[in-house]
Amino acid sequence: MARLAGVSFKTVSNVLNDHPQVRDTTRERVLAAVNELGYRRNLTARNLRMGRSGAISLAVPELSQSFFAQLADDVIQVAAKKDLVVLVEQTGGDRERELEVLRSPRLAQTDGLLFSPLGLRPEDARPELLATPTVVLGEPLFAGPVDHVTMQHRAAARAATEHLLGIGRRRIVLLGAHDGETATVADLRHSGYREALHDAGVALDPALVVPIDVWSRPNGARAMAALMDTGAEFDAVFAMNDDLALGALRSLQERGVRVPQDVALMGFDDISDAQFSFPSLTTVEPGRHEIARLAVEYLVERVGEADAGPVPARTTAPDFRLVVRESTTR
Amino acid sequence: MARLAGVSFKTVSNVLNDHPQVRDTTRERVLAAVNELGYRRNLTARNLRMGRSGAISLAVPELSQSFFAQLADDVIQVAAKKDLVVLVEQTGGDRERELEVLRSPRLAQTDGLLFSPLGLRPEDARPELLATPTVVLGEPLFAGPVDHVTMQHRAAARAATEHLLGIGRRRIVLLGAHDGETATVADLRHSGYREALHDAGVALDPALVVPIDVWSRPNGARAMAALMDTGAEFDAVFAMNDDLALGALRSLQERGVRVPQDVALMGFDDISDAQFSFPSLTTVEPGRHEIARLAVEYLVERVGEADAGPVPARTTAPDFRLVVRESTTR
DNA sequence: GAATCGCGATGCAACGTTGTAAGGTCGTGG
DNA sequence: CCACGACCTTACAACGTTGCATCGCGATTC
Repeated sequence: MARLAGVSFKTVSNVLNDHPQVRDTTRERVLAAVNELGYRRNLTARNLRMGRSGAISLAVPELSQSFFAQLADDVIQVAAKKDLVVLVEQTGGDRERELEVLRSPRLAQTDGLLFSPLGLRPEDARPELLATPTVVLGEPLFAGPVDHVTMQHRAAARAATEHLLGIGRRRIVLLGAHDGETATVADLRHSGYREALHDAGVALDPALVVPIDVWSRPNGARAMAALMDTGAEFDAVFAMNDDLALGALRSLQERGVRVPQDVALMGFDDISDAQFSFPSLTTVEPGRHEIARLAVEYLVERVGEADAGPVPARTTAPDFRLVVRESTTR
Repeated sequence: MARLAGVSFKTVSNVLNDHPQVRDTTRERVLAAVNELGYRRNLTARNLRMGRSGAISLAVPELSQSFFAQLADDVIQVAAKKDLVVLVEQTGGDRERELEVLRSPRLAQTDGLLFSPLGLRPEDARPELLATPTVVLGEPLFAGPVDHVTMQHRAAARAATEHLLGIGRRRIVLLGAHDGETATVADLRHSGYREALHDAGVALDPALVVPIDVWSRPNGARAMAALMDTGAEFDAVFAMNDDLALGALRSLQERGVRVPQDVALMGFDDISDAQFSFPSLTTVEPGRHEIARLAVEYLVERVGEADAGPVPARTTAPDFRLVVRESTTR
């Protein structure tokens, strides 16, 4: 401790916290001593005293999926602007591990949680699990006193399907359905697809609705190949996310199917790779930046709740945007 | 505090830390009370007392770059196995922000730093910046008492170039050179390229060495397009990383250049996208898993240094592996 | 010249935990 | 019946910081 400045350690604390009650000469003397000794105050002790850590947790399925990597990128940047630091956990989209994250005492180390669950079911939303301020991303899960920053899943999927219908396609494959789910991302996007077909008076062919559990590139490629093996006829593919779409693109090209001439292709998420595939991928930009911004903002408010009084639970879904590229034109 | 179990809070602490000196009946009573009240011990106070936080920092340029996202994925998984949690910072590859990360008092909040610098120069490796245990990833920077887990940049680039020479290509573009650097990633990979050409008796054409500052997909696409505009003749491209390669692939395809028939293409890093481009991308797998594993291991040892005595500075570069795919065969 | 004022610095207590050492209780053996 | 030891449990101090209350001292005022 720098009492070579000839002051008490409390005065050092005062200087470092910019308390006004410090004479300028003293301040300088202290700062000099601090520099000399390379003194750094102990943040852990500070956190203990203050009851805040200045860190938030972000729990995502996995960073290897571009969408979550880019979401994490956004979140970290927004948080940095608010002088928050981000602790990243990976759940693998597995229900057990998602519950474990919620239960984990490590959560207590941070001020709040940005949570992007995949496997969790509504009945898991037990309030005692939410001891920490939490904002849920993407999934419209939980009913309790939790903020949600989600996407316009249904409306966007509907717009996507309408776009394919609008360029004259009628036999549109849906890639990535999840059977037997309600009000999940997969279910909502599926509804949007169904609605668009219905409104256009196009019959829904169940053979074109392809269930895929995990929305990864290899799974997209496999499912697309398998569908072609069945001899199914189709002139467009709407994939539940870009990874599926890019996997499917690969399988289509392997078999000499021309995109978009023979089959138009459309994804969801607007990951950066979508710009550089050949053909580039038409997709839905779900408002990722805005989601990250709002999520951090909500969480900060909720963390401050103890001081500022209760905050009502909010649910927001930013505007999406259809990004039309080569895979549905040209 | 759960003294409805009728014991002192210290006994609760003993129970939670699995101290043997607790009667079974007491243990049960305490655990029951803990469950009842949903008591969670305060990790911040624990950290303060123990002098460890159980968290490490990972500083990378940006998660939007697939390689770093996948590295972060690996690091988080390895760390989780050791009950460590990972705080992710982004520097943008910017020297100023990299220095800031090193100086940041937030670092003190974690036990150590895994650092993947891009902009830092050797002269920045001032020891006073390394107050925290640090392991450097990728870049062979720093001379001081710091562990390095890097890549066999030169040998791998050489092997890559030899592979292209081996399939009969002679006019090989190098995408991503950095002028005027020494002993950086770019410089080392460049050397490997030069050596392979030299050993094969192939003259190096400076017109085929394309400098690109930031190794991103758009930059790869742009540079490739620009090179073709000059009318340069070439039959292969070795890109310094997969992002550049995939950007270049897009530009090649836009102009109807056939890969690999007209131009063979090769990247570096083996990001997962490389498997699903069409044609799939031949690349170098630099031992990413092993890098993550070793880095965390080294850091843990160095964090424990205070207890276990000094650890010498180590530098390791795991084995790489050439992954031959369609972009250089078929 | 004495009382008051106010700025600047300091001391104390507390945040919630853990290691150490001391304390308490029970059973056993002399 | 007492003493001793084994086994549990508890009290105390400390980790390094910050908020609150206090204190000292020079300046201002009557």
